[in-house]
Amino acid sequence: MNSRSNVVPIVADTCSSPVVDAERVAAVQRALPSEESVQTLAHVFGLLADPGRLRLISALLEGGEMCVCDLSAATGQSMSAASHALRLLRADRVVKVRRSGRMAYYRLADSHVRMLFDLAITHIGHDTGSGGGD
Amino acid sequence: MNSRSNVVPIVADTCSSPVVDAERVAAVQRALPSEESVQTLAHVFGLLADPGRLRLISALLEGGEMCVCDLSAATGQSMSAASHALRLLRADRVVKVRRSGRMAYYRLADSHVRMLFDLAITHIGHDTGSGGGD
DNA sequence: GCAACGATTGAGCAATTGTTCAATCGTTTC
DNA sequence: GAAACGATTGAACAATTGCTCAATCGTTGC
Repeated sequence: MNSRSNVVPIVADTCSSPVVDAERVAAVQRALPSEESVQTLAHVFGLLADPGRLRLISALLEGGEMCVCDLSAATGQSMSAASHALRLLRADRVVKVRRSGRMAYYRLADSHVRMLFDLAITHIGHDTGSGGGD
Repeated sequence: MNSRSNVVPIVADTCSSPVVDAERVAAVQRALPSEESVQTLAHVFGLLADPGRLRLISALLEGGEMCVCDLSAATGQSMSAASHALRLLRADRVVKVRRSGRMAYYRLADSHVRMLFDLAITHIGHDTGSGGGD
């Protein structure tokens, strides 16, 4: 079982033997989310992967509903940057907008973001713990 | 950075009136997480913002403990790509590694990632236009 | 010791992302 | 109607990111 000239697997740089535990690999592959789900998940997490957007979300968690001008002031970014960021968040239904005259009032769309936010804080909160798990 | 102007206010493009609701802006600013926390949070979410790493995590959620070779096969990426990705996840304690001979067995470090994963799936699960507000 | 193997790493490149600048839109006020 | 204002948008640039390729490390088997 050491001849590498036999079969070329999916990727070019795998080890010579395709897998160590073929059954588990197959089982895991079946259990993986669909490609579309993975893409969407990555996209959602990517929205939260920016300090500016994170501050906007945190501000809305605290402030409830705020206009772009106040949000930009509270989060320390230009109105243009805030508007760009809010546009991305709005496209994925993380925030909702209510227009009144020439103002635009933003607020969080659902509570999932709050839980994600809190859960992630819990994760990084374990940072000071000793890592000697096993 | 840009050295085009010498006097730089907090932001360059704010609206003429600094804020609409100064009290709320100040309150929100006080409630914002620290700069360090925001940076760390963004970094953690950034780890989950990549399909390849998401598949690795999903595989470990299902497979429990797997070697790099099997992980690369199960997630459809090269061993090099998987190793690079696992390195990032390891640096932030998302996964742990156990070495045995020339093999490296990876597993999830804690359960926060599982909850983040599940919560995000719940979020995108609401994607199919439930009757949103206004 | 030498070769094979699983795994890691660094350099380089392609693709993506975030910010700024400037122009523009819709609304309000005069 | 024109100007001011809050907000949005697009283009361009800088910075970051993820992957591939190639070299290398540590371990195992001969």
